[in-house]
Parts: sequence; structure tokens; C-alpha cells
Amino acid sequence: MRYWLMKSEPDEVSFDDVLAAPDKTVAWFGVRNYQARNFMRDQMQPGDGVLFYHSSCAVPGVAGIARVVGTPYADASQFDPGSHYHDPKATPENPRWISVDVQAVAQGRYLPLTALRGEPALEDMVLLQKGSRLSVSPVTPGQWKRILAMAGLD
DNA sequence: GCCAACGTTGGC
DNA sequence: GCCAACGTTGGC
Repeated sequence: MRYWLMKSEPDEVSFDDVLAAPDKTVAWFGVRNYQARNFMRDQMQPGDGVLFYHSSCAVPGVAGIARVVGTPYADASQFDPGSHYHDPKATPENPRWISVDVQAVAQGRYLPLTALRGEPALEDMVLLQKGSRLSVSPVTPGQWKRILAMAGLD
């Protein structure tokens, strides 16, 4: 059981969108960074906890709690020439990018990035490191507990 | 829209 | 394998 923070642009997929989806589950696709992909491919397991983070928006921050359901699979958008996420070097025989299904679990208080930065217990979060822009990053159990408490979900 | 920081590409 | 140029991310 591990914990992750996953960034989504709410204009694309917001936490409310996930809550409104069938089974409260959406496919997380479009990761095109090797380090993020490797986390998903090598370490993610069904049941892992996910902090659903809104990025590139007016108030970036943690919008809700989710979980990984099922195991990773090939991201279909890499094979679609019409997709923004198309990768000409990927083939179904040799996929390069993967998706995972994510299910909304709980929505607490919205936690703006500024609130996370103001929390000494979170200063080592990958998200908060200078220059960090990984769309999928690990969260420690201590950080997870702290953030759930801040959101009123403990 | 700016820009710092990082990742990727491609010539050599 | 180096590294300059370019593209992208993402907060502000």
C-alpha cells in the first residue's frame, strides 16, 4: 500500500468530474513523462491512496482523495493519430505509456498549495520541492495522514 | 503572459 | 556521450 499525488488540470478532469463518473472512476491517461510512468508501472498497486491535485488553475491544490483500482494498462491515446497524446513511436506490441483507473473516495476541505507550503510537516513533499513538476509523485504515510487531517478526513 | 526549471532532441 | 537548443510545465 503506497500513496501518491496525481496532478490533473480541472479544465480537463476535475475531482467533481470523477465523483460524477460511473463508479466514481475515471481512466488516468496522458502521462508522458518517464519518471511518472515508471512510478505507475513499477510501483502502483490496486488500493493505493491518491491525492487528487488540481494544477494549472486559479487555486491549485488537493481537491480530494481517490484510490487506484485495477492494474496499469496501455494508454490508448498513444496509438491515436488524432489525439493530442499520440506517440508515433508507440505500437500496441510495444506500448510506451500507461493508464490506470482512479476512483474517488472522499472529498474534504480543499487544500490550496499555499496551505501545503505553510505546513512544516509537509516540507519534504515531492510536490513542494523547487522545480518539481512530476504529474505523479510519491507521498509518505506521514504526509498522507497529515493531509487527510488538514482536509478533515481523519 | 512571464519565466524558472526541467526534460527531450539531435548534431557532432 | 556531450551539450546547446528547444519545448513543456505550472505557479504567479
